[in-house]
Amino acid sequence: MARTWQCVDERLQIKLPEIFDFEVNLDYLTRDTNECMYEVRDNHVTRLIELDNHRLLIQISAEDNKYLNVSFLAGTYPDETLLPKVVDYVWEWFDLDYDLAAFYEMSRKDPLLSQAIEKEYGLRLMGINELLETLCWAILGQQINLTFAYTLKRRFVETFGESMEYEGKKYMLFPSAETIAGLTPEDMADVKMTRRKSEYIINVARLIRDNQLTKEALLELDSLDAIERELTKIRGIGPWTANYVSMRCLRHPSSFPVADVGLMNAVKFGLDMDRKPTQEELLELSKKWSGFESYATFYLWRLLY
DNA sequence: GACCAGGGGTGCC
DNA sequence: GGCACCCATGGT
Repeated sequence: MARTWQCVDERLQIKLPEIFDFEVNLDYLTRDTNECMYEVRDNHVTRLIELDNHRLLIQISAEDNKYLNVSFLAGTYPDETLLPKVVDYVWEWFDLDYDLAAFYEMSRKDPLLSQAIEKEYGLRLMGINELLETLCWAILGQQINLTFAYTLKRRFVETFGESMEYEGKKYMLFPSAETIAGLTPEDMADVKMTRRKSEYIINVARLIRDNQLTKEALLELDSLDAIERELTKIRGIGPWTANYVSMRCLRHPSSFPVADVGLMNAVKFGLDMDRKPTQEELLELSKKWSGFESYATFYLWRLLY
C-alpha cells in the first residue's frame, strides 16, 4: 500500500488504512505494566528508536483514526532524509500494510475468531521490528509465565541497553548485537534467566553481529517452511520460536506457533472447553485459517485479556 | 507446596 | 522418530 504522509511543523502525519483503532492497539501495548521498550500514557506511545545511528525519541498519537502523528522529543528532530525511514518504522511496527478486511471476511465464517474480532476490532499485529530483539524476547520467554518474562526482559535491557532521559524518564534501546555478543553467561547471571537461555541469546547475537543471520536474508526465503528450517538450525530455536519470530518480525501471514500455551488457553476459553486443546486439534482448527494463521493467533491471544 | 508458564535440548530406545 | 527427563525460576 502506498504510504501517504507529510511533515507539518516538525511533526509527521501518516495516513492510516481504513480499518484501524488506535486505542485498541494501545491497549495491546499496555498488556503488561512491566514493558520496558516504550511508554503508553495519555493516549500516546513514546519510545526511543535508532535509525542509521541516529537516536530519535518519537511520540505517536492518532487523529480520528485517520492519521498517526509522530513528534520528536528531546530535540531529536532528524535530518529530512531520515523522515521516510521513520515513517517506514512506524508503518512496520503497526503493520499498516496488512489487509485486515480480508482477515475479517475469512473470520466471519468462524465463531471462535468472530468473537475475537468483535472484541478487538481495528487491532493490528504490533510487531517487533528488530530481529535480535524478537529472538531474544522469544527465547527468554520460553516456558515461563509472561509476567516473569517481562521482568527478565526489563532486567536484561536495563543492565545492558543504552538509554535516553527525557523529563525524568528513561527510554531504553534494546542492547546491540555487539554488546550481547561480547557477554558471557556469567555476565548475565544477575538477570536470572537460565544459563542455557543466556547461552542461546549470546549465540544468536554473535550470528547477527557477524551477519550470518539477518532479517533481510530470512525475508528472501520463499516459504514459511524455509524460514523454519533456517531458524531451527540455531541452538535454542525450535518450531515455536521460529513461528513466533516469523509472525512478529518477518510478518509472515501464516505463522502458527502450535505449541503455544497461550494459544491453547485462548482456544479453550473461546470454545468453552473443559481442557486445553491438543496440538493436533489446533492444527485441525487452523486449516480453516489458512493464509491468516498469524492474525488468527494474535487475535486469539487477546481473548485472554 | 503443588502446579504451571507464549519451549527446547538431550539421551535413550 | 517418539518419548522421558531436565532446565530453573517465579506467579498463582
